Amino acid sequence: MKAHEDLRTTGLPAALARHTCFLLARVAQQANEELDRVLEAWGMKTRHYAVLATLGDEHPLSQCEVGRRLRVDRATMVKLVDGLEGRGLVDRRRKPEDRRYYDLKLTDAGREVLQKTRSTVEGVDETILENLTEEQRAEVHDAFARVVGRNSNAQD
Amino acid sequence: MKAHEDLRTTGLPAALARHTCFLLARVAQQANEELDRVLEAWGMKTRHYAVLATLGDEHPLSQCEVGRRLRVDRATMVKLVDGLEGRGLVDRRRKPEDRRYYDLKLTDAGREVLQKTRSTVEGVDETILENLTEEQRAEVHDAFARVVGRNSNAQD
DNA sequence: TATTGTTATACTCTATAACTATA
DNA sequence: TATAGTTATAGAGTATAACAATA
Repeated sequence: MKAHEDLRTTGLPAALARHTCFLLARVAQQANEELDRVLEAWGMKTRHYAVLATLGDEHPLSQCEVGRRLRVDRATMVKLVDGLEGRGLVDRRRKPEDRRYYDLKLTDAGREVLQKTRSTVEGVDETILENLTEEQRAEVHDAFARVVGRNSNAQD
Repeated sequence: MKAHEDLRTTGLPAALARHTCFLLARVAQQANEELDRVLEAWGMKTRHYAVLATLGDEHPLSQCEVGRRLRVDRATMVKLVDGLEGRGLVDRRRKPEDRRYYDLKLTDAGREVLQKTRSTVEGVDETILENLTEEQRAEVHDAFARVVGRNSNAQD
């Protein structure tokens, strides 16, 4: 019996559950674990999905650019994209006008995987929000989006 | 200029911000960083505070017991408590009836640090919730508490 | 000079397993 | 035997710095 199994069956102490930040951290942790679990069937982890989704939004993006949006540094991005390219999900070629950069794009396979996994990820979202009404969900989502946005000044 | 600084100035891609789980993860990450920052003045990190708060709730607790509540394994707990004991914040002595266990308690200093840092942590909570009304805050808090509770079956 | 991408390295956190002491 | 705590070790994940290629 692994210690790890024991750990995930325990609730948060009341003194911490009172703090929104700790409660939130625990929810996020649980969601991330569930995400890793459902993405395992696709040979991916949470952060691989994040890259695919980012590229699904904005088409040719450099490795650094994706890293900045995802708060992942350059060195880490190399191996991350290595994995996605190796599975044929991302097309990685030099930008013709400036050969220092890559033009990262989703391949057809990458776009397909993104579409198919998206609904699974939405299922994880659903487990987080299941106790809220549609209106409340929108309010929460909006409030958190503003918190994230407040710490962003790269919107120009 | 450190790469790290660049990373924290960037917003989440829209495709990810649409997913509650990714939005939540980013908010939790920002909150955790801010927490580490404010606790640095006390020579602590987020997880030290978590231990103090747990002991503040329930008085004599074994190391393993704290670890289970916090999802931290035994080996990691050793060094965590080493640090808190070294700073005189936690009293660590063997349980008389069963000397395998510790009876971990807050010292007076530990209780004082907990009280003084609690308001700082509540300040971090406030930044997360600032866009919500009192009623909405309660709803969100309750909804997330239920998500965390759902994954707990160690309540007996 | 400045930036992307790469590599190698180090550091942090955590997981695992073997040990001891107690029961 | 079973569990708490300890230690040592190994494994992720990530940060740092040096480097090459390009501008």
